[in-house]
Amino acid sequence: MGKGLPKRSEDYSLWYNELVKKADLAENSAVRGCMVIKPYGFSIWEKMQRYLDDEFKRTGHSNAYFPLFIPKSYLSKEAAHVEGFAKECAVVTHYRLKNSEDGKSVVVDPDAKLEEELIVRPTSETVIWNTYKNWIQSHRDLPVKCNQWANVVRWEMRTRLFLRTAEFLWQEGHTAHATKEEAIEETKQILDIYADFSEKIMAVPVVKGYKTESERFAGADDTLCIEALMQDGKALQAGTSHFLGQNFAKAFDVKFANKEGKLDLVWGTSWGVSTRLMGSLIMAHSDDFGLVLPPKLAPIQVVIVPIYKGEEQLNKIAEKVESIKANLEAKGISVKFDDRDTYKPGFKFAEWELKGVPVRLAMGPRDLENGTVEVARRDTFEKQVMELDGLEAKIEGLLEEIQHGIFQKALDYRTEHTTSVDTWEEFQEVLENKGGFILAHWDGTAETEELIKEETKATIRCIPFDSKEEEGICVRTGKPSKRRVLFAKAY
RNA sequence: CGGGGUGUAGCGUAGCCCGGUCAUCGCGCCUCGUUUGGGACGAGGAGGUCGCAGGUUCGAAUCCUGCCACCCCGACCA
Repeated sequence: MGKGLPKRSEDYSLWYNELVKKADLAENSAVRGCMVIKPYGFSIWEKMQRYLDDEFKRTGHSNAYFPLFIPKSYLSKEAAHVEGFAKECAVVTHYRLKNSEDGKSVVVDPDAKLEEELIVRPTSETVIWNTYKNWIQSHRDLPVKCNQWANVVRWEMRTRLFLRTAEFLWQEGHTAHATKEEAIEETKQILDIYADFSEKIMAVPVVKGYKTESERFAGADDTLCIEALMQDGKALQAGTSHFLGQNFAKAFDVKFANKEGKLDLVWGTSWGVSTRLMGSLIMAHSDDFGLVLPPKLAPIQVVIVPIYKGEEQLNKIAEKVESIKANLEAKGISVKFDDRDTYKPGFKFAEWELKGVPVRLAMGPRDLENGTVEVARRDTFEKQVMELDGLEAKIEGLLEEIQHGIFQKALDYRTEHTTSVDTWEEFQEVLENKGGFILAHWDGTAETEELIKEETKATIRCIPFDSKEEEGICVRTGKPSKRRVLFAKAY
């Protein structure tokens, strides 16, 4: 067992890369920094999309689609925004190619230079607020609550499958409101949707909190986030929800007539999660044998492997399996009967484990005789022989148990790897040897934050919502502090 | 963009120092047969401009020069 995957404990990065490839999730594309998401990996992403999309609809949002290209002048309308994204933008300068002089290759036609360059969107606030300007005149037009599923491009120096790619898929929500309170409420509501999705569907526990000023989204007054802890002790930002204040309304002159007939600037929010969620899903649960999927996101929840000699025996098993499959499917469980004749059972077991299928049923001549089936769970490798009678209900229960079990395991890991420290020595020691989240006092200044980052590579992941007020002194400078913040090394 | 490293079949690699039966091995792939309760075995087979371009030489995967690509470590970031 475990053939073909490096040990997680020996080289986490290598393990992650190999796992992503071997579990058929994604691979590097020939295009620099970009990723090919393979059909199996994409089917997991599609399930994520479906859950989230339903939640956005439930809370009154509509899907729309805005252009891929942003005129350069739009981007520069909000000062902080352009500052934050300028360094990682792909730019379109020409609109035509032509054959080269020698006819051997194709070159950019210098005569086809664009008057104004187009930026491939790194995020869509600017095009969307430029559009909202036309949509919003009166308080009766508000709120506007749109979401789009799209790809964006951020020209990152170094990339990693799912975690950081030059192009990625995401959803970005953009809302406009009449009041500050309503916009803040929206920001929080979305963060709750993200957090619930992460914990209940992905089985990845998260810490909700505020970003510090220096970690905030470029153009936001406040950034809320969810932070997850990976099995190597590093943190991963899994989702963000921004309160934009009136910054984009100001930049794009989006005003509305309020109930008193006076013109007011609109309040905005934006929020997003990306294919990075796939990365957190993989890193939070998987082991040396491959992917471990929570049943709620597994494209295949139950795989059935026949064990047989000869066609006759296979037919007998197939007959039994057909009714098991039908009964499970009637309960909404997705089932795959792996009757490929070209691989042996042992190979199939290993392959489905690598792909993270939560439950495996194996049926052979012994079971045929006894009216039983062997049930194996992916998360704990526990095996038991079950009667076929009432199997569906037991499998259904088992899937729930697995969903809960892997969340609990991840939660226990996080609890164990969340350390409160009060001295600088302790801070460094924990960071170096144990990793994980560190709760420590901080004097609230960007300078200290930066200093700690330079010295240790740890950043403030967030100021947790549930961090209670408590007198203390900054772990680095000894200056007074009112609450602990969450530190970690991050992806 | 700085510092380091690597380019040999779909993947992983040996050979490079010391130029000449040297294109190696494993996985994978194809065919046939036997197998099938934890990644089967045997036999046979296909697959290569040795990253690209020059140079040195009777002769270059091997030596020299230039270029390109990728990986790792920094800076940047969801």
